[in-house]
Amino acid sequence: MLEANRDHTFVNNHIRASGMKYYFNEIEAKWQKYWNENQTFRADNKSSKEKFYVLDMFPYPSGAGLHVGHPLGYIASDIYARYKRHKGFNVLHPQGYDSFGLPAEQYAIQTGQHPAKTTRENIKTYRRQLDQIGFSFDWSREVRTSDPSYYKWTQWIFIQLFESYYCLDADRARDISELIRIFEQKGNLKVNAACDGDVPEFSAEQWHVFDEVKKETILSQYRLTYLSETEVNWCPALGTVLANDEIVNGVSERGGYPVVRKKMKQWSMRITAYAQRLLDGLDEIDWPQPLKDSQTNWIGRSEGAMVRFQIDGHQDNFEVFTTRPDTIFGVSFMTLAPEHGLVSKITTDDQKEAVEAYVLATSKRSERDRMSDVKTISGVFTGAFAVHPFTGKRIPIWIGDYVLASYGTGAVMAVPCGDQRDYDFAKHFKLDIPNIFEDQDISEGAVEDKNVRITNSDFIDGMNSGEAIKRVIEALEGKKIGQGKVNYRLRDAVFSRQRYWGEPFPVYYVNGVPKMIEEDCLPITLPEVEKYLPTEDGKPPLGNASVWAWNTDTREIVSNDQINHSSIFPLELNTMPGWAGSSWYFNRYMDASNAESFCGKEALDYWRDVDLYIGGSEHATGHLLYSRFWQKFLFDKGLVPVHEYAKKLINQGMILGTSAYVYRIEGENTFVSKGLIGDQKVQPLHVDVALVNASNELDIEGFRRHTMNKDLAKADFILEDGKYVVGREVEKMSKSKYNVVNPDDICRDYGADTLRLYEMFLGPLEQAKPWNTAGISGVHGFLKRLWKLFHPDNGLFFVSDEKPDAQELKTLHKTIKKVDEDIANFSFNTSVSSFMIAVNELTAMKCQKRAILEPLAVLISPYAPHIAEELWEKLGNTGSISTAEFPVFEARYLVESTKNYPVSFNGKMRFTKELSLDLDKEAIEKAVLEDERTQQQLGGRVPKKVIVVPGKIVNIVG
RNA sequence: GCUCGGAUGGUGGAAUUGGUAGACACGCUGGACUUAAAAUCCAGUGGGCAGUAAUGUCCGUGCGGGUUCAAGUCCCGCUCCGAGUACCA
Repeated sequence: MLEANRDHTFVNNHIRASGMKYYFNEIEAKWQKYWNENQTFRADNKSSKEKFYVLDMFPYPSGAGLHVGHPLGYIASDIYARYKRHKGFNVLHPQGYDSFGLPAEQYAIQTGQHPAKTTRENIKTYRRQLDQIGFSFDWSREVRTSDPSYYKWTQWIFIQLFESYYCLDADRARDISELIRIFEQKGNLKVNAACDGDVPEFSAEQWHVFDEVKKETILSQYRLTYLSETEVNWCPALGTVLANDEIVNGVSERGGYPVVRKKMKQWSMRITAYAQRLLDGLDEIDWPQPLKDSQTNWIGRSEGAMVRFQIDGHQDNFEVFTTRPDTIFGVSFMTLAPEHGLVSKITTDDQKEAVEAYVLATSKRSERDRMSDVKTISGVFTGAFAVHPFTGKRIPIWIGDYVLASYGTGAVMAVPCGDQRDYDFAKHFKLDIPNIFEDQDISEGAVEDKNVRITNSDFIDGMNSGEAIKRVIEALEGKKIGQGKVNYRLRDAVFSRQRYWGEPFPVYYVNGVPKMIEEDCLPITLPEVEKYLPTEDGKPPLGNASVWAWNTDTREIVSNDQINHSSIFPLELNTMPGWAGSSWYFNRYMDASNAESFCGKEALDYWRDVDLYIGGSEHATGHLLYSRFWQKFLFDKGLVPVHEYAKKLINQGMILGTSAYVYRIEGENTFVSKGLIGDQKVQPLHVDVALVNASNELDIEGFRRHTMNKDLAKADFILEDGKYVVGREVEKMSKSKYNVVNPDDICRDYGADTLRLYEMFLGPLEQAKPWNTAGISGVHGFLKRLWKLFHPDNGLFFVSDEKPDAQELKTLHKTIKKVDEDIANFSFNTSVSSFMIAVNELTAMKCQKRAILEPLAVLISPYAPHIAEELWEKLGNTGSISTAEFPVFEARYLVESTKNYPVSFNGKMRFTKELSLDLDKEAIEKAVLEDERTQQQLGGRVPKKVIVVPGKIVNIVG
């Protein structure tokens, strides 16, 4: 039984004299202390060594602490960092905390405790847990996103974004003052910049007479961060904005309160300006293909054309985006999103009632609802008609909720013969479905295949799709009613949160116009509040702060009651989202304590970028896209030297938990052992995996003691063979599933080196894999055998200075080769195997030679650093093993003179034959054919053919 | 629906460019040591058939085809599982 095992190990390790046994608790504590006191892993910003930057995605310090799934990536990156130090690099391997976030705030709402306090406590726990695993972090560079000395620079970057616009001619961000100068001289008619879709055109003269508010409104349509009216899911009862996935069936997931769509003034980031560069940059970085694919999909580039349609009998026109301008002669109706600005304007009196009812109905449905319900076809005719730009035909304009206001122009030209959605809509409302494809049957559905000739289409008849697209775009441009256009699915990112525990904006409002606080006044620190909930009138939590106004004379935060709107103004009440602080932290590590800038130029020029970044794939379209965006912006401003910050990225797979289930008979307070369930109706319940042993037997007494539910504590148990057997299921490791394994327990019972090795041994880094504590004895036993190799004689340390023989050298060097290759391929699981093989072989050889064992210790040191340090010291070295030179592989020790050839007959291996590698094909064939076993296999048959691959295999056919 | 992964013993997983399938471990079985246990060590362990045995032989990498002297690996067609994404015009 596992429990008994554990206790024994524990006792043995504490009563035996040190030096005899592998006494891991003591060794690990000793070296962790040593590393800390000697600042062993402190990286220097000035070094003659080549730099290497190994980064982990920093954790959010949750109250639950770490489970064994969390450190997986950290262990891998730590092995890599330590390996690089052995290889002579100056390694930057920092760690910090993404410490703003919702859970701390929720906790504060429930308990009244300040999030700063709980966050500090959680960080302390994290730090203790991380320290005991023996990571080689340079803690002098620690960052915390919730620390004012850090978020000062998050605020500063926000200001830089505000003061910038994106110039499409230069294809980079520029200072907003340059744009103002252009406006003053020429207006905006010639300006080619990323901006909102509805910017009015104006001349220099007009610009000069605009008032301040008007000017700022226009500028905000160009700024890289800007205030805009954004539709949000507002929950009045919770007083907060909900994300799409927090809404279930139109009501809030939490509490089930109604949710309405509401427009709110929010900060947005103009990430769309960088869409193409974010796409192009993917070619330059070594990131996993699936991750690149999901960013590519998320950005969603599509090529097509904008086409303007005139409305019959109106001055107005509207634009549609289409990827198939070649099908323009197949248009038989238009569809606008119900939210489209023209809808109310063009609807005829006859249709008014129906249209308004439909618009209202769709506004009540959440976006999630609309998206999930794809099958129901709905829409209403507006009564208005558009004019076909080439045929002049009248085309009915409909509205339908299958058209989304947020994509393209919120309007489509419907080509039912070429698009299945248009086809379905046309069928449902009995609209025309003209066929413009040569020899294609459209009675069953649309033809979306592009390899079809166009017909019934005037000047593009008989052309293929590609040719026709070109000609149509030319024609549109000739008539000035459209042009080729690249469209992106990517939306600007909302940057406001109605929360307390986030970065405050360095913004105050003058007559509703946002103003930036001067940079030398930063940071604007979070105010104290009584309550962390929204205010009663629906303002964000910062609305509860009484000292939250900006005095522009004294340049300090003052009490709200002093607001006079002439020199003292209200401050922004929103805070920044979680991804603000994580979008640039990798730069801060380079120069973490710089008080003068977000990161010093010298440090940036030395470290430049991350050489290896390890973290989860769940950040593919969040953090990893936003941070690339900010990096490109900082690059444009000349603030960082590279426009992609991470050269290589690895996604570690999830470690899954093995949940345990007990089965309660329905309607009774009785649990039945798994094997006895039979046909009975049972309700499976999670039990804590700590109460189950390796043979799946439940500790019933423990269960009674630990359960929160009094009824369950009194439950009866139906046993099989005197035991209660639980069911097992592999699931995500989480507290709610009671399948969490705590690394603290593993470190206490087996040691950090065992934990590190075992996490790597579980399987390929990038793959999801189930945790099973029972298997840990394998790697633990390995470390004991390694220890024993150095302590052969009744536990006493001993190495000899004898010359190693060929066998021993061969074992050592094949291990060096394997480990070098494995680390290069991030195949850490297989190096652990090769260590085991090496120790097994050297033990069998009774090898006690320093010339073998000393390099072996260095080899293992990245994986199991504590035991390696201890052995290194016992070998008589002073100082840490961490910068010892990594053993160099020498091929000459692996040169073989013979090969044990597998001999196959018709592809089936029958026997092996040892032959000299000097033999050529003919000689090998001769030797094999002469072997009596060959004759036996052939049984008198004559081989048709003999395949000989020298050094590999012999295959006899016939 | 689309995109991307994956499927190998009882279990986790090995297997460079096609070349001895199951390395290394866990578990299990048997043995040594021990009063006993733990720890440690030794041996065996994909399945079937034949044989007292050494051994021989057939089948085996999700399923069905194919290429090849040789396929876990390459090609074509499926099944199942996982992840992401979702009316994108």
